Amino acid sequence: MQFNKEIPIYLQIKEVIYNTILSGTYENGERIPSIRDMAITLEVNPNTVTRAYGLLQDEEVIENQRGIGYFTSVKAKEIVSKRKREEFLHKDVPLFFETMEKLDLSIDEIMLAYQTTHNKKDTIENEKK
Amino acid sequence: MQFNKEIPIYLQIKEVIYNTILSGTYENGERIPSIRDMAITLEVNPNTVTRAYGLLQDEEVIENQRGIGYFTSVKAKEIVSKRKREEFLHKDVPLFFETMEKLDLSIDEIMLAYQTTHNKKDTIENEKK
Amino acid sequence: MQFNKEIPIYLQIKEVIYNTILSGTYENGERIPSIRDMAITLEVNPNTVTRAYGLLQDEEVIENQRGIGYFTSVKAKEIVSKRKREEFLHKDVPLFFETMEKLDLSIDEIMLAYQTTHNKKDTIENEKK
Amino acid sequence: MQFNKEIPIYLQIKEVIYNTILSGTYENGERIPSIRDMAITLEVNPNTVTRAYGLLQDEEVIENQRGIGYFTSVKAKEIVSKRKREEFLHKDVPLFFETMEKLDLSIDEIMLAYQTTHNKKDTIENEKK
DNA sequence: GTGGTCTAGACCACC
DNA sequence: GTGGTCTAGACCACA
Repeated sequence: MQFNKEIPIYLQIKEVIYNTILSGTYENGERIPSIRDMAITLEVNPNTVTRAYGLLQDEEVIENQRGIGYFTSVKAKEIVSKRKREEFLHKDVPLFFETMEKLDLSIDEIMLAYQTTHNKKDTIENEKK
Repeated sequence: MQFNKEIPIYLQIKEVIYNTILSGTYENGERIPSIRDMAITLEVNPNTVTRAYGLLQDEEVIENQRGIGYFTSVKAKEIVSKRKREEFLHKDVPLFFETMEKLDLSIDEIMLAYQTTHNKKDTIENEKK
Repeated sequence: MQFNKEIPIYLQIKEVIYNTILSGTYENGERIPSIRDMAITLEVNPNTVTRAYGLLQDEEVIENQRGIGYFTSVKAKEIVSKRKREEFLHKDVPLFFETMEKLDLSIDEIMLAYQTTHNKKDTIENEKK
Repeated sequence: MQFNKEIPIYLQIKEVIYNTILSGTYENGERIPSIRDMAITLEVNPNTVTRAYGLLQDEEVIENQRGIGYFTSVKAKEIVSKRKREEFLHKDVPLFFETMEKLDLSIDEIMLAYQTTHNKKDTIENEKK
């Protein structure tokens, strides 16, 4: 897997795991790949995975069972979802509207720009088929 | 001034200047504080201001007149505005909608959360008066 | 059974057995559960129980009778009690007073805090009845 | 400096810093040695110091100023003191009394044992003089 | 100068 | 097999 050079790899690994949990690929309480396996899959150093797993453990999204491996916690999906929503609603959303106002943009202009971009993407995807 | 520890200070200084230009505090062609003064005001190392000014100069938002000082360019406001709008519409907006979808949030929920936060702020500001 | 993630499970198993001996649940010379049974009861790997039993055997707290099973030794309770007391008096007690001094706490403050916590617990237990 | 092999070095470094703060050697808001300097002083790898500093930063005992170094926070001493006291009073103290009870020891016996050990130490120290 | 990140490789305890 | 810790050494961004 290739990573964005601007953001620390261990944070990007966290995001990857968040997404696999949110999408239901890892169910609550399920075992996740060992540090070594994950390191091989992602083509990074095991230390880097260790760091990501450590943070996720601090957030109680995953848990370690000594000598066995890491498991998603029983409330993993709920924790991730809640945390992400809060961050989005309380940080990203206000920032979004502030920027909108500062740049003197109306919702209509934004929707228009978005749909243009979005449709372009759809067109590309359709062309692939 | 208080800076966010997560983001390089020179980038935060750039943002500050962008905002003073967008808000009209610095008009086009107006002289801005010298590197030294700015450094004292912001309580940062002059090198850090130099870096920020250098980038702004590359973007043609400010100009240097040797021996006199730095001035906003004649099109400063337009350049900043255009750059910011493009970044917002092509990067932030799509990301915003993607996140919205991933977290399974509707526009209504977002507007509601935003208005709640927003009103709370207004209340606090009114109380101060 | 729930184990503390921070401490090796085999050491925690040792503690459990120490306590059952001290409390008189296992009398001196009594048979204790087989490794297999204990592993099932505690929901751990049999190897882990083997390790705990091995250490207890080294300390002469339990004995193995080939083909029959494990038994507490004739002096089990005395050995455990002596070992625990020594460890407590020579290690825990001095550490306790050192910490007390370092944190500038008086005996009175400690007794007060303890009784508050203790009484709270009693209340909860009484409420259950 | 030499470390206890049983406990991770980075945790022992944390303790060292706690103690220097509690004793007033590092005042609140004071700069502490850079990661590299501390690593040289303690004769450990810089990564190990980084880990300790990172944890202390999470606990808001120290703060980083980009490109300058680490500083104790304005409330460092209070935070450390409070945290330590709480841990001691709510965890160590109850455990202490529980063990006391379990081992059927009286306060008198403990005080006696403690004073014996303590006096022995004093004697040794006096002999050195 | 400062810290932050990452790799490589080693050793150890635990299950 | 698993994770946890540590070292050595490198590179980079920042002030």
